[in-house]
Amino acid sequence: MTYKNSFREYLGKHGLKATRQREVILDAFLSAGSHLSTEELYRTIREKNPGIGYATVHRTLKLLAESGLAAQRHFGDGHTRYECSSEEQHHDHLICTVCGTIIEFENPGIERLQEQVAARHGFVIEQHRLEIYGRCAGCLVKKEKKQAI
Amino acid sequence: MTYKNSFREYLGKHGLKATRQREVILDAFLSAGSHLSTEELYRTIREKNPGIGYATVHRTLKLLAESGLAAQRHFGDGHTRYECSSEEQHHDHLICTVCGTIIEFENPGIERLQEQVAARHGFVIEQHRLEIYGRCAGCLVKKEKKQAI
DNA sequence: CATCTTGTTGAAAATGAAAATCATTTTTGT
DNA sequence: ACAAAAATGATTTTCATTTTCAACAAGATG
Repeated sequence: MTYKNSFREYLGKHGLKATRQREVILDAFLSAGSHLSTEELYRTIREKNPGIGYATVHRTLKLLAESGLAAQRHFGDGHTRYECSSEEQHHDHLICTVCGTIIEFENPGIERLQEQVAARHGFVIEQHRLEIYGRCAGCLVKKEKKQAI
Repeated sequence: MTYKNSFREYLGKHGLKATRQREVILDAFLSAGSHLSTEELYRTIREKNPGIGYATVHRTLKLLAESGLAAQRHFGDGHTRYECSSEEQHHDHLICTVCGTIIEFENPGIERLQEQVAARHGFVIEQHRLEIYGRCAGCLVKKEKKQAI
């Protein structure tokens, strides 16, 4: 319930209104898996709420991102994706190029080295993005089996 | 001249033809600064070659990427960018969110830690992308001046 | 060199995701 | 409940990218 309340709080502070649609979209966003696109969430919501329009899903996801509840991610497929970002700290992604699985990870060592690199160039970091693309354990096994045949 | 030849070689091997336009576009790509978008390269080329169309620039850049001479990059601005990738090894980017300056860097330490992270999750890395966004030295100075006034 | 085949070109149209528009509806404070 | 302000959802617009297609050029062949 904390999520709903913090969204309501954000809405209130910004003179925005708590509507049924926003609640439905927030619920769907929270219960669906992470890293989903507007299109995917829209389709999920449509199943139970045929009245909610694409534009509203799009706007609400942007709102969630602005409020800090969601984080936008851009992977390579041309779709903006959103993940729950609430209290968690920054994390990066391992992405399987075969099955599309996305794994989150954190690595303070990498972050520290990034700071060093930035400092060396006189940069002050605002944010960063690290994506590692490769084959996940499962897909590596499948590949071996395929070759064995 | 090596670049031109290796592009010609690629074209030949794939049953494609070496045309005047492709030569012009390759030349422009090589002599222009790195990290340019199709639009930017198109405009540069137009100055001396008004006859070359946007679609041709776009197709040729894709060809260059396929041939390995260019590498596609996606930063946050919604434009696909291309950089010369020839013999250089992998590198990452520092991007100034104020002036748009892009600085390349390499950091073996970060790469090593990435390998560790991947191994921990059973991944085999194919490629990765690290972008650090922040304010460059120049823009930090400007900001200070602004505040001083 | 002429001819033929095949790939290429450039203008224009199509595509697709994201964002904007606008008449109507809903929420909220009084 | 009422008025003011914001939200909704269907549709349109935007913008980068990609495709289409008729005319053209490159390279092979006779």
